[in-house]
Amino acid sequence: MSLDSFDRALLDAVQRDATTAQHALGEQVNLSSAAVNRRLKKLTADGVIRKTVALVDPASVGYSLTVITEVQVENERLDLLDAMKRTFMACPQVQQCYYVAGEYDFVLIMQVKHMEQYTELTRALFFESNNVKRFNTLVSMSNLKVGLEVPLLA
Amino acid sequence: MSLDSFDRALLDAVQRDATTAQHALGEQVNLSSAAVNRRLKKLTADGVIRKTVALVDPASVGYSLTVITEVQVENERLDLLDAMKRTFMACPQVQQCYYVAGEYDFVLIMQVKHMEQYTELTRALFFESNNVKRFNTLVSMSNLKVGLEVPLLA
DNA sequence: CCGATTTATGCAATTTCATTGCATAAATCC
DNA sequence: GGATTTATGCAATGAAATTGCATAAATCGG
Repeated sequence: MSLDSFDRALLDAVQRDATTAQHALGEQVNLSSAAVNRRLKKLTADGVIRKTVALVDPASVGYSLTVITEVQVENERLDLLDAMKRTFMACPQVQQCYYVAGEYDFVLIMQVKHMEQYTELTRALFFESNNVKRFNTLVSMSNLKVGLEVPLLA
Repeated sequence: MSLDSFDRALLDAVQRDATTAQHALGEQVNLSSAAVNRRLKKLTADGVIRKTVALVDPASVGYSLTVITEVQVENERLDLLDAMKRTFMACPQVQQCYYVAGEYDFVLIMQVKHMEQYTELTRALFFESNNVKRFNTLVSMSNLKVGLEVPLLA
């Protein structure tokens, strides 16, 4: 599963725009459309391309608030942590969830309709958990950069 | 630019998997492939679909460390803030950047190859800025959930 | 370093998919 | 409630993805 410069160039192209036709990608990287097709297929089969998705503008569908929440747990017992992970991951408003080292244990990136919905969710996710010592809420005033692109040229 | 339940169902489908053929989407939501095509085109033109991208697995391309950094600024002068925003946004390893209210001013989600690269970047992004009062680093031990999906059914 | 094997490539044919004209149905607007 | 706008399905068209095949490049073993 080693990637050459063709693969990297293709990955960089499709992670920016996956709608580009394969023959056009081929021109960019100097490959035939058949080669592009086979490489992309292999990259997908190998899991280098996790998935191809449409990015929906949250505000356009009523989700105009982004909140980042740091969560500190009470007890680090594995089964308790696992239960929390599952709860967080099952919540659709939790867009991203990181288990981190340091003072806090989890960082959540949440998409909510409005502050009221966030307040509700804190109840369900944090207060009703019996293992949250405290949490800290960072309200985003501006989502300056939002994406999942990985540096491939640098 | 109002969205009906067809639109929402389509958005939900393509934000999970944008490779699904339009006739297949049509079956899921009970529309012809032509209708699906026209709706998706309109959703894209209207900016509801921001873009369609391939999600690249960071670890597969050597980016195995995710770090979340909270940054507190020294001075909130607009021109200084703007300069910082530009610096952050221009850095490819800064995958996401949020301008937040509260104790800290920025939250960055960074993808780096290893801790050493992060250390380098802190120098360039924070120490060499003359407007960072302090920053706090949260190292991700596990990226439990990573995505940009917006709740559309809930 | 060279021949043998594996792997990747381009071309062209095929197939699948996206796209559009058109007539009809649904929804919206006086 | 009729007129206009808008969305739909069907079917034809066009474009794109996919695959067989022969060739070229790369890799491997001695």
